[in-house]
Amino acid sequence: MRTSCRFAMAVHVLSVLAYQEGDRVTSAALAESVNTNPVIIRRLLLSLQKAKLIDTCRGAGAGSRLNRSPRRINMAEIYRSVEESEPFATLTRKPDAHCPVGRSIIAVIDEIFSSAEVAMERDLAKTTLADVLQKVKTG
Amino acid sequence: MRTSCRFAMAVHVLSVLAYQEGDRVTSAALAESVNTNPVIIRRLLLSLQKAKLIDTCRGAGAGSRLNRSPRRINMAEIYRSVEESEPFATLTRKPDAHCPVGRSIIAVIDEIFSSAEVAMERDLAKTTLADVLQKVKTG
DNA sequence: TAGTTTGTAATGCCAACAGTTACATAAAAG
DNA sequence: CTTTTATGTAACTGTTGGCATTACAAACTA
Repeated sequence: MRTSCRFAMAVHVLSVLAYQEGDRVTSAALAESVNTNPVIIRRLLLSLQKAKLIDTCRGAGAGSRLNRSPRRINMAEIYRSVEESEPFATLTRKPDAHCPVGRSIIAVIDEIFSSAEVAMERDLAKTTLADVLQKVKTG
Repeated sequence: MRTSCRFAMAVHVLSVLAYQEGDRVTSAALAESVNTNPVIIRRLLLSLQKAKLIDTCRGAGAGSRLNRSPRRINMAEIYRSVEESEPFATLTRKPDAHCPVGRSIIAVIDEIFSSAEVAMERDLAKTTLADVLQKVKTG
């Protein structure tokens, strides 16, 4: 299983915004910290805007800033904002319906996957952006 | 985040083997149920062999069968046998070391990822192959 | 020896995604 | 109102990963 690196990038970006405590940061500055292209950052920021995690302005002296306290932003929420595809890939091709197993395995597998995903998100929800920021500062 | 479909395929394949209760099944037969190529199946079987989940023989009348009771095989073990890459992708490029956040964010992110992965595997461990087989038979 | 099945290499193909360039749009500053 | 700064977005490239396929040697049975 393999995520895109959007989640890791989002945590990084939001940490920088939290670090700046309300000052607006440009996509260029964020891109420098993440070491990538500003366009990659802007595409990510669009997802974070939709989730109302940040607030972005255009024009001179503009950029992005957090929309709420780092205490009230957790990893699960970030994960859901930026990760579009399901974590577990199901079978690409349809199992053989003539096989008694093939006929009903998909539903069973889906159930397993959903449960695991919920468990994972529940764990992610335990960590807030404030926790992350603190570790970044002390570590 | 996105897994390969090897995990789903492995659950499918092992379910068929459990269904056959010790009779050897060829990669061709398994491939038919999964609706894929026998070579794909054989590569998957190699991973399951390494994990000692199955026992495979070559030659006429040969094939694969389970190496232990479906009760003693759980989803976490299957997951670990066939899924080689980490579920969460970290940043492809190195963050800027001049940025106070960039300098230490990787370690913090890794910690978050490890914890989430453990939580996910703990959930997967709750379901055995016997559970899956029962659902397949009744559903 | 003939027949069956796995192990494995070589190759093709396709989708996903990071990255890049380019430019229109919007907002602030002078 | 013009200049400057910054975002939004489209278009394209390049790379990577992974499924699929063909082909054949190796192992095993009868």
